[in-house]
Amino acid sequence: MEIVQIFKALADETRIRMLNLLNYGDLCVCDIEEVLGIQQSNASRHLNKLKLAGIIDSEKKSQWVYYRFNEGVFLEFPFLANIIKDEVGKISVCKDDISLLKKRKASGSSC
Amino acid sequence: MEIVQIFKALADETRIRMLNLLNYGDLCVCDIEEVLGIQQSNASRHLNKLKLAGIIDSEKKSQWVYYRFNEGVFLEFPFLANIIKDEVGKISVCKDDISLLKKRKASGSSC
DNA sequence: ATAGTATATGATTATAATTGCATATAATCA
DNA sequence: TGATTATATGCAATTATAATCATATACTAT
Repeated sequence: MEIVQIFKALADETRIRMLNLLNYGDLCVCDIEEVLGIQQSNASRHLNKLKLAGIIDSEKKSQWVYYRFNEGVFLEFPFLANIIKDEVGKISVCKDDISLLKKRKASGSSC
Repeated sequence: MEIVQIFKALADETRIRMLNLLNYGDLCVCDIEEVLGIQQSNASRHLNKLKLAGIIDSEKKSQWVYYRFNEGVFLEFPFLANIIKDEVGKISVCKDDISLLKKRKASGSSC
């Protein structure tokens, strides 16, 4: 059941926060790891889990790997767009994460 | 994060099949366990997990316990109604489960 | 070539979820 | 009361998931 893999991917606070950040735009691993305050290897593994579930995609550009939503999965499972674009942003940690990300982007310390 | 508890509850094939069955109507544990072909203790525990996540509710009527959706959670998280009422029914095992349940209900062997 | 940065992955440990079996509780019925 | 049925739960074994630390790979820049 493909849908179960999607729910497994969503069933983790760190990964929900990652999806929330990606609403802001494509991000590389180091931006995500810094904003969430987690270890690099952890960030990489969580992102991989989201990718295996088909929710996100990645593209390598020089030394960075940029992650973004896989728009195809939103066509197949429209409820996902609803969750990620609408629900997740209501969570208070997620709002804080976006503020942090904006600060980081503004300060030029982002990739 | 309440929403993570909901996704954890959804992140299991047996529980998805249970939610699918409940679209048919309120059900007691033994109907569910028979249709899904799982052990009684397993059925009870999975149902409890769905209940703890706030997705379903239960009511005891004489020796049976009937499970049903908690409509309140659909108001709080509308995407859940979408998943349970629309998505889950498309899965082939779930279709088969409904057929089995109908047969069982028709044959009078149900509670 | 060398050093530095970004990312991924192997190995290990820690933690959590699931299952099976036995038993407990509660209601019913003879 | 005693037997039966429906459900829940304690405990042990198993399996799955997550975290940590060290290291490997790939790219950049000097």
